[in-house]
Amino acid sequence: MKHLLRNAIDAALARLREAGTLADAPAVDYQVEVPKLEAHGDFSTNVAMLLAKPCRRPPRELASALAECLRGDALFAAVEVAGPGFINFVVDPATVFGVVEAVLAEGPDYGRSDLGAGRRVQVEYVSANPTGPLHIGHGRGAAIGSVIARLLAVTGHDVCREYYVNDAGRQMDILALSVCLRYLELGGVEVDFPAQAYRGDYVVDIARAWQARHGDDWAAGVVAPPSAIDDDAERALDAAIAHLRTALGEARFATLRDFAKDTILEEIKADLVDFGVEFDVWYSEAGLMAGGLVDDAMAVLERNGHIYVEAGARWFRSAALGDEKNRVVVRENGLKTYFASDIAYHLDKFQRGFAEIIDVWGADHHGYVPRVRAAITALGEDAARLSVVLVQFAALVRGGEKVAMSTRAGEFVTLKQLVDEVGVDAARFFYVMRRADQHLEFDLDLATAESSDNPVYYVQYAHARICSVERQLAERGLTAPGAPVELATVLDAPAERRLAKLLWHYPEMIETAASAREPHLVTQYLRDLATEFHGYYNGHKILVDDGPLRDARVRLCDAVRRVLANGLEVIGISAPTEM
RNA sequence: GCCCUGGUAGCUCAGGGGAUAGAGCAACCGCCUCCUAAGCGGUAGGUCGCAGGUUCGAUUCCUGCCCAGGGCGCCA
Repeated sequence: MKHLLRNAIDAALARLREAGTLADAPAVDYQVEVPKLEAHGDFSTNVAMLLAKPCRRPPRELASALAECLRGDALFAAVEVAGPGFINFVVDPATVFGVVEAVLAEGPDYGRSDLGAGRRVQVEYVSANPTGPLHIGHGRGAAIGSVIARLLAVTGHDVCREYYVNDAGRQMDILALSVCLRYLELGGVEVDFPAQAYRGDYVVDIARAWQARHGDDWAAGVVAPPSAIDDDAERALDAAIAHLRTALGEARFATLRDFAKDTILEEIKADLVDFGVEFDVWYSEAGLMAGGLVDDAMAVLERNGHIYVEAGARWFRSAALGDEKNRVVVRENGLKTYFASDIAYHLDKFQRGFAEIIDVWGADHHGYVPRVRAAITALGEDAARLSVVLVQFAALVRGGEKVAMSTRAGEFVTLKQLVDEVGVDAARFFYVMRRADQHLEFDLDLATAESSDNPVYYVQYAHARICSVERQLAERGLTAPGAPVELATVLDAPAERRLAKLLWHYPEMIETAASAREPHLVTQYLRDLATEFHGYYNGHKILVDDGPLRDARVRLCDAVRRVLANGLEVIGISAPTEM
């Protein structure tokens, strides 16, 4: 609709330029928007006010000239000049209600577009470390990443959904240590479990599974690490790991570690599937390193002159490319940092040929963005093709108080627990309801109780209500609409007009949400549409005796139902036919 | 200390150079003889953190300050 208006306005401007009325009018970036007040028409534009200065003429005078020119267009029922120089448009009813037929004809495709033109886009999200189950914080990234991917798919992008598995590094050793100690405990060995190791019950479960598979004698003769090896907790952890490595031998240690990692990863995958979140690629950091890609990436940086040695470590000169300071990529002890892996990972993303790369990260990683961009630039790639969506934490509230979370301490509410209690629909809607970069207060009491406060029911109920009306229509044998009704001739209620206008707005909303990566726009739109429908439903009987009016209203409602269903589909929520 | 985000109704949050700043919840008053009351209508609630600046116009952009959260590792 806005495109139609823009075309009309541009044409009017061109005519006035030719006619000499606006000979000196420059091109301006004017707005076409929906006014807050219904009295101001269906749409308005500020073009005249923007032209006033360069043309050195009063905005209202320019607006009048433009309005006069636009009145000839059949698109409009009225064109008025108002306020300081707004031009307000009332769109012709036949055009407004024409959207209903378009929605019904396109069905599930209404709102889809070829905006992406088949461009390959990668969305990487969740990417939680495989050291424990997904918790409620990961859930938000999962929901937001998933909806961004869906939005991109619906707008014609070729989307690749990817999970980066951090299955290398010290954290995996800590996991192995944790499981091993629990295993020894199960065998009756006295163990001093380090405070910094993973304390969650799931670690004991993994130890039990290992015991079931390998019996009690798998670690026969292995003594638990002595307690208080080191005053420093982190160093003590490393000492304990070293102790077990030696006692078990590297091969046995690695087997246990991989078992723990695989067990957790399988659980993560299952939880995500249950949450309606799927991935095309599970990308292993260990595989990345084993494949030599990290060495390759470092070599490229070296060749491009971005690496120097200081205090025995190798540094990437990121400060020269917009970062706060230079960063270590290879430590003094010869081990590569996590950042080195990530540089290689991003190089690989670019080499796989994605036109756009979207990283969905926790907001605590915001300081990480400049160094990754610096690395991409240093590798000779275009950092503008990377966009990072930062997802703020979901602060948990239970009983009016914030709940502290720590993976290592095992104090968290898992995503699985949440989904089991409130269901996929409510959880997804809740997560996506607010801007990603805004804090989200997740009230567990509210979310775990299926209360009517939960907005997802509100939207789903609108869909179910229309389905119910359509069922009754069939039961009464009224399904056959005679000749097609010209909707504009029978629909004249303001609410009907508002509904049709909202339907017009849907495709634009989807495109905006997709290109701005703002899933919350979809939930917001759906609430608006549901509100408008519920109001309409209460004020107007749909299955009236008047045949043509009934047919028209049913068609309008069916179009609303279609758009609700399409929108719910985008955020991965069911559209129930009855509730 | 430096760097990000944010500060909008009692609470949770949208919006964001334009005309009278919105929603949900909470409060109060109404609406089922009627297609699902998981619904609807109404009332009340605001110096858009503070102070300057830019502009025809600032809640929106800029600067400073105050407050809150986060980030500043040869961790991942």
